[in-house]
Amino acid sequence: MGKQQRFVVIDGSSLLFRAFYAMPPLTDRQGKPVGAVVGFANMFFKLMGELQPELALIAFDKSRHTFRTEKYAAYKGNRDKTPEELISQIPLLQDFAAACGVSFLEKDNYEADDLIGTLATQAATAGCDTLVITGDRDALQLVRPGLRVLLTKKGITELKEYDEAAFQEEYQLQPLQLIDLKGLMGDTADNIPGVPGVGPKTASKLIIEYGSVENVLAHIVDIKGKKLQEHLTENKEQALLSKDLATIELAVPGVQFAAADYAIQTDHAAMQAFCTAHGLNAVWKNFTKLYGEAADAAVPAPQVTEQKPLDLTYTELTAADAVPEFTAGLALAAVLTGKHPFEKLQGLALATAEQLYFVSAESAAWAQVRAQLQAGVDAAPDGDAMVSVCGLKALYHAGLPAGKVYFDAELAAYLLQPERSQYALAALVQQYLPQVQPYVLQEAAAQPTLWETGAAITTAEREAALWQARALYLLRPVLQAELAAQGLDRLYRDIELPLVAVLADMEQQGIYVNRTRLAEETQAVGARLQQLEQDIYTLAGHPFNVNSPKQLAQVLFEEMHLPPVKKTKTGYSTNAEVLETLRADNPIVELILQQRMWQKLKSTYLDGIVNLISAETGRVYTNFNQTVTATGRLSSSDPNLQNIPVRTEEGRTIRAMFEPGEGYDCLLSADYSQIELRLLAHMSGDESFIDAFRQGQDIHARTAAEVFGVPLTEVTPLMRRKAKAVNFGIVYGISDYGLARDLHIPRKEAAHYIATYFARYPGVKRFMDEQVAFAHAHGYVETLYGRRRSLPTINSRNFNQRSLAERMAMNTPIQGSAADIIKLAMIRAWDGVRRAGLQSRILLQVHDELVLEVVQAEQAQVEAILREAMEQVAALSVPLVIDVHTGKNWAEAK
DNA sequence: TGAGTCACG
DNA sequence: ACGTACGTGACTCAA
Repeated sequence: MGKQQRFVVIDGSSLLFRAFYAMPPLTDRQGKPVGAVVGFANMFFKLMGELQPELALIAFDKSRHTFRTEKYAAYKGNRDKTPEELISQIPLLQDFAAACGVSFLEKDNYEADDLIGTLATQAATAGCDTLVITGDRDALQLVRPGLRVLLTKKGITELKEYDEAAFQEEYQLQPLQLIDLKGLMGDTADNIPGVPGVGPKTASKLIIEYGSVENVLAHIVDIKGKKLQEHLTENKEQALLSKDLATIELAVPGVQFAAADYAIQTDHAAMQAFCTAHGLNAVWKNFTKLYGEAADAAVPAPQVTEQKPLDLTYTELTAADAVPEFTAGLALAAVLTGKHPFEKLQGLALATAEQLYFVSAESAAWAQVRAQLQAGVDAAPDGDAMVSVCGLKALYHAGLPAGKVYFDAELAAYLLQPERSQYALAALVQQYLPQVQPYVLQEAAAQPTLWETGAAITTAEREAALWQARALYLLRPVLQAELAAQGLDRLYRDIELPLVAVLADMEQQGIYVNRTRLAEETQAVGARLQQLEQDIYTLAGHPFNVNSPKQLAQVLFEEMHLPPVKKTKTGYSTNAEVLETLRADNPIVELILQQRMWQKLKSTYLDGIVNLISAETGRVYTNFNQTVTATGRLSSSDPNLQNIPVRTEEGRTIRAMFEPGEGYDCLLSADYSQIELRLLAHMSGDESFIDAFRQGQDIHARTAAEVFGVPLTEVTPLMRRKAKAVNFGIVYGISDYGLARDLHIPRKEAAHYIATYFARYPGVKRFMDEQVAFAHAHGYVETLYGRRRSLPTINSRNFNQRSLAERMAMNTPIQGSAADIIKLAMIRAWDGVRRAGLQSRILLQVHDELVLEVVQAEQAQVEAILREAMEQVAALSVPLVIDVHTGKNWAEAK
């Protein structure tokens, strides 16, 4: 006898339906809905990968009319009409099944369930390891030796497996008794009536006791409860009919299992054609991941348009007098070396409309090229004379003169699609210039070559730069037109582009860290951690890895039997919130909280930063990423200097290690007071809110007074704390659930606060509703300065996805406008400092705060410049206010 | 590589 | 009935 074969039987109707509702309403290039098929495909590949079956089948409902509707016309009669966007995807699913080489089976008068029942039971009998995949609980009646049912839980990715034991455990019944259960309790989803007054509980009790509907009906007199007896007596027929309707047919005529009919035979060409036709790159990727690339090399790669390679014929510029006059537009691509922020230019590829050049940074021609750039940088940014680059900040680091002429493809693409994960030129070209063949590294070119100039630029680097310059030249007008079309050109010109020079400067300044203190602290914290861990082991009774949430959960919840508070996807949660609630239960909890805190400080801020301090200067040089966040904020990395501790005393010792460097006297911090709430007041136009800020009131106290209906003078600290949480919640796109969780109050109470809040600030309520409505209508929201964030899931039928998009619609205009404003203020402040010829300089931005390194004599002047730049940057209906503090270190400057 | 955790605004 | 606060980055563990 051969190896046992595995047979996977999929209820296509059920899973396509679920995928439809779980997925956003994706469409292909022709606008046809494809979301359900994409969701189905993802789930299908996952299943195939995990189960590795030899045989498979997708069964489908053919029509509403079946032998069951003959028996009972109302069967499934309460179902809504299937949406057209779902029906239209059924033929696509058939194409998909064909390409996967999986049989697609449907039959007049029968439901998918019956086809599945017939074939799956035959296959199990024939010795196949048979697995039925469906979202329909009715199928559990099929469970038997050799036949398991995998039921989709929430969504479509999670499955629960039922064999006989699992079924027995959940139902205390044999699988086939499910139909008896349905006979009594009915099924609202399928419109099976059952017996009135009998729900799941009663039905279950009766079937456990009597075994079947027939036997229940035979013993009505023995059953307790007069009402129940009546119901059963009056509905005998209906109970038997219901049982019959719930019974899956196991002998559909003309359907016969034969293993050979269901062997999986993938068709790479068909799958490629299918994915190409509907633009399903991800589906194709998953397919090839599972089944490999096409065995048959003759199958052409899927291509929307015919791609042409770029002509990379170029001229090497060596002599200064060989450099032509660049008068029209230009595209640059650099070969860079060196570590951030000290990049060095090795060579530059230049593309004009007709010509392609390459110049090595060490050739005599370079100075001439640079001189031309220098002369041109302050030219107004008018389309055709722009110098196009991709990643301007790095070029500034490498010494390119700063100015307005540049067109940075990365920045442009970020404004167009702020949620992209990366902005490499190759990826942008692929999207915006599909007719351009991607750069393919020539094998021969991969060898490094030493050029007579002495600069080691490999042929591959040179070729890549040439390709980039040429591609960039072609890309610029496309992006620029799109920027203009979306009204993003001003944001680009007035904010993002001029900010690049500011960020480059800040990155080059770095910030000084006191290494001596850092070393001492590392030592002390290390010792403290060791002691804590020893104490934890003692209380636990054995050593374990405290840093492993899994091992920690084992110790706390299994060995020490503390009550588990919350679950995560993989087990019990051990986060700080959980530990807080367990604090009083066992002294180990307190130690673990301590250990967590010190471990975080040590690994992230002590060990983490020491590695990044420059040996020469004692400073760290962060990256301020301009194209990362979806809202328009900056982010900081390697190291992240936007999340240096401040909220706890222990944490502030870390902050205190950031000091003014040599030649400077103090650090100065200027932070906006309540900028997001002020923007909310301005953008919503709410009178009370605006009034509060105009009068210089404490906004949280004012809110407390409004919400709790007391005079401002009678607001208690608790009331203020609650009001503050509500204000935060509003900015985040409030929900009663979230507020309740944050404040540890009942949801009802949270809902009440929110309702009162909106009643007192009706303008805020109107504003939030408008943002959500706008997003639903347009698919995006925008900030004060026109920055956009698209919200593709705003109309999703998936509650979670839609709700998240709605909260983003409320939050992004506020968070993003604040980001716009501080960016403008940075440009203004940087200019101000420079024009005044000061030594003091901007070092950091932390979303609503600027940190500067200041010399004593300049302090007053610096403060004046900052006040002007930050407070006068925008004329709003409420004042913008900053707080300024200085100190010998960053912790003191608060 | 993903999940869990935790630092910041 | 659904099940969450918005935006980031870094570290650790366990596959």
